[in-house]
Amino acid sequence: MPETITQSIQDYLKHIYELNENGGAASTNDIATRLNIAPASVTGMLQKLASATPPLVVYKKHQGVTLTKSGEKVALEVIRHHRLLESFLVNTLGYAWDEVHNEADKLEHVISEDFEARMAEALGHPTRDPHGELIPSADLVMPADESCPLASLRTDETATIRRVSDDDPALLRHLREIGVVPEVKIIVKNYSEFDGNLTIKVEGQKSNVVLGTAVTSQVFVDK
Amino acid sequence: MPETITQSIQDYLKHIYELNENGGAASTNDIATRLNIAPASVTGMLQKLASATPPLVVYKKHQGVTLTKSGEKVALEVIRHHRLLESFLVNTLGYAWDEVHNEADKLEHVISEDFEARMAEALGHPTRDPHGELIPSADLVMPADESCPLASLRTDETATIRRVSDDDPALLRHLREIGVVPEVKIIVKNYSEFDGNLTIKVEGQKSNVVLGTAVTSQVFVDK
DNA sequence: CAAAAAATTTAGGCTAGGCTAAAATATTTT
DNA sequence: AAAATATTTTAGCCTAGCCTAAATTTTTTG
Repeated sequence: MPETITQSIQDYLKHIYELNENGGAASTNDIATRLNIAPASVTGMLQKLASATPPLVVYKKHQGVTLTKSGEKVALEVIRHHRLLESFLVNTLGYAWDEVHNEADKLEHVISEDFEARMAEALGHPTRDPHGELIPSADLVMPADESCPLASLRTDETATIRRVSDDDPALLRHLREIGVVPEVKIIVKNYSEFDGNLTIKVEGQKSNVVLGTAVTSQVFVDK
Repeated sequence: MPETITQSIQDYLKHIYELNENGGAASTNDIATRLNIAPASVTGMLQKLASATPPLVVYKKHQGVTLTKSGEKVALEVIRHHRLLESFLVNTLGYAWDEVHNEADKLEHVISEDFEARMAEALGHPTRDPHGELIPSADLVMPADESCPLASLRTDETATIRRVSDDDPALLRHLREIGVVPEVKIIVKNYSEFDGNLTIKVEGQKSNVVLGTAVTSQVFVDK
């Protein structure tokens, strides 16, 4: 490991992990956008992370980065902290699901392993956080995720909501209101090929709702 | 306020507050010892805190520092966080009273005001933490403390344990074992004027215990 | 496929908050 | 009250992690 894994390094690795999950290598620009810092600053850090011992990322100029095994361990630890914290805040302190993200983003870097273990125990070792996102296991393995974007469904398909992106509180409040929360069943009533809008019927809700791709790309379902 | 109140500044102010509680002005050396940094580094920070707008400390060369009203507010906020967190960790996650200090030292700087309020609510707005230390109120007033060091008692005096210093886990475990915990009554059986040892009978304990000043100076009682 | 646009990297700088060594000031002891 | 000791400050330095501006790819597009 590099001498010390700073809070800043933890944040880089966490976001690189999440970017790697989607496309392949994480680009300098995408990392900069997520961390809200200048791309030039990111380049500097990537070089540092790549030449740490052991290296935390694999970096080739102009081609983005991927995590090494060591880097991934750090990322998964932070993500486990984040998601356990979100669950803990909802369960224990009555936070709403749109209020936990920022708090967890700060706490994830400072809690001890003991704190992590006590939360997991108190929560009954959950495998998903309040948004349905998978929680890496204590030995830092990320469970397989079968879900696909709601946006990929078409007319007459049915599915079960599995998870929603946790970083937009306003979107979370809206989804809560229309009943789009994990484990709820839906059926697609209509797909519009012009704007990608989906009209869906949500289990337990009286009326259908029409959702644009800005929403349906953030909601993940199992068919 | 200075542009930003960093974690480091919060720590300085917290420790200066505690040093001010004992003697008058906090000395450069004492601050350095508590923060585990070089005295020269402390001087630099004190100058910075003194020339902030508004100033957070009153600083005169070679004469130590005291907090300004602004500095005190920051210190009390941090101390409130710390002590609420200690209570929360004990109550909610089953920590022992000797295990909470380090965790609280890290968390105190990152929790939100919302988190603070939710903890206070969940705990029923406590006025003391698990070590009996007073918790500043939500509007940042420190309750008056009437207690005096156990070390100041003499033969035949009786008293009630009010609080114990929270920063030495080994001492805390020992005190727990011999029943020296807040709200317990004691009676001094003997005072040795040579070494300052006190022989005390602790309510609910079969045998007397002899405590040196290293212990009795860390335990505070109401007569 | 060349030119324009976008992405990335290099170069040089800045701030926060540490450090050590040496100088200055206080305090204590004789 | 002078010498010795302890404390505090100054001076100069260092690292982490950010910044902007300019140079260099890489990618897209006419």
